[in-house]
Amino acid sequence: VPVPAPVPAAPSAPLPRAERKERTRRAILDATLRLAEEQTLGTVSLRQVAKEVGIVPTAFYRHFASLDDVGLELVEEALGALRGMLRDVRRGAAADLESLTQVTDRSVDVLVDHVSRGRSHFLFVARERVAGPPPVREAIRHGIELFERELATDVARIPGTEGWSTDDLRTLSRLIVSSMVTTAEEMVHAAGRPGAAAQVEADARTQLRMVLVGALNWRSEAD
Amino acid sequence: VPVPAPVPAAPSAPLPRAERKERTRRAILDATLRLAEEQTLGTVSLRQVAKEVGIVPTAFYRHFASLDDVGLELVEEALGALRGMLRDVRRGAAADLESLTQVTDRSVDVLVDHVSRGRSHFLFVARERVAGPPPVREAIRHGIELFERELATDVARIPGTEGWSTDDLRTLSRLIVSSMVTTAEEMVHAAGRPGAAAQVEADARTQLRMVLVGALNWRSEAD
DNA sequence: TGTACATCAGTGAACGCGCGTTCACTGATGTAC
DNA sequence: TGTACATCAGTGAACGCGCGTTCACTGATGTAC
Repeated sequence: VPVPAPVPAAPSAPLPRAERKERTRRAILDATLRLAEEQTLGTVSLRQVAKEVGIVPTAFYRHFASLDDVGLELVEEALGALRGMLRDVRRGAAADLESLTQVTDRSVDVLVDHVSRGRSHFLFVARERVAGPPPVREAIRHGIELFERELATDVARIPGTEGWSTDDLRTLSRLIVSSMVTTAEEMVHAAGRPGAAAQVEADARTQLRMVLVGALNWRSEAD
Repeated sequence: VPVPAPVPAAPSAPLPRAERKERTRRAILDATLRLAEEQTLGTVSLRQVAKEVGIVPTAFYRHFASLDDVGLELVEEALGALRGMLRDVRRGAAADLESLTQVTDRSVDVLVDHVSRGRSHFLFVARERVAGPPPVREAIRHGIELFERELATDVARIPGTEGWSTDDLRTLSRLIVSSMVTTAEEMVHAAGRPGAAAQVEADARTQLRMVLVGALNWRSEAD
């Protein structure tokens, strides 16, 4: 009596073609991100990526036209993480009665969480923002600008900002974003050294509180 | 009657050897800085630099052991500019009676002046700070940390900060530095477009004032 | 001042290497009948 | 279900190029006597 055909112990399972292709594509994105941790995208070579993925260099072209295109997709992914961060900060922020300390603490918690979970993506954005190929750089600048804009609309809901000009709202959100971008860089830099990471986090909390104290006392000063 | 020997119309004047060497060295630094405006130091090649200077690639080694060494020297120059900036801000700052507006305005004026006059050096620092070869990156981080430290001692002289902890002083100066670094980047980016530059400048003034309003109201909040 | 020698910034040929990209190909997977 | 053909992810050889670095050299400038 013949037994039913055993599941083949294939080294790579017989997945549908589309899925296998998607896996290679994903592997290219991951390998590029990994290599860009120690170098810049500009110094990562197509051949290095192919080697890391385990394909022949020419197979790369089945998935992307150039490494710049890989970079642009990584920017999209990273900006998605940024959007998720903003969403998480907003969540529950409707309760206006919360204290300043609670608002800033929750914001920093969200930042810490996102940065630690998407470490390499944040590192990628921080670096390529100033050093990347022009199209990549431009995409990141645009994404951060959107982020500032959305943050400005959130800030406008803080009690006490009712009479603020649009310019002042934008300026405050730019100040917050520049502080957070610097903090994110330092967190990535401090990754693995718990003491340093804790200090960066504590510093971020204080900075954000200082900025918001400034904001709450702003109009009265300027009037 | 023989005329006195005419000054030779030499294409390159007969300077002493040491001086000619110094000129070539300077030309290498300048060429590297120029090339690093459009790329990263990591993607600038020794041969590109040699071509730009007008020497054969191998002559480079008469002056530097590697492009990294050129980068380290450029960092030294740029950090010197930073120190000069801090000195200029301090100059006359002893007059404690000045208003907040005057202090921040003078600080931003000094920043604008230094960034516009040392544009390529600031761009270099901004970029290589996150993207440069590790030794270059480390040198820049160290320089900025010194800058924060010195700024903290200046901040400690502002009336109203008498009771501040060392940590709070450092945090405030880090906040100011991160805002100024971002501003410097944006100024370099806005160079050539007078409208954009003016807006970055106005934004920087407001940011600094907001931060200082926060600082002046800080202890009373935190106590 | 004149001569003989030392120094050394810049030269030019040569090397081996990793690069991006082309091209014709292979062979497993997918599809039409 | 079985067969014949199409698709297409990955292959492997080959190309020309710019790279960093070596080496022996040249010839003007500098120095000792």
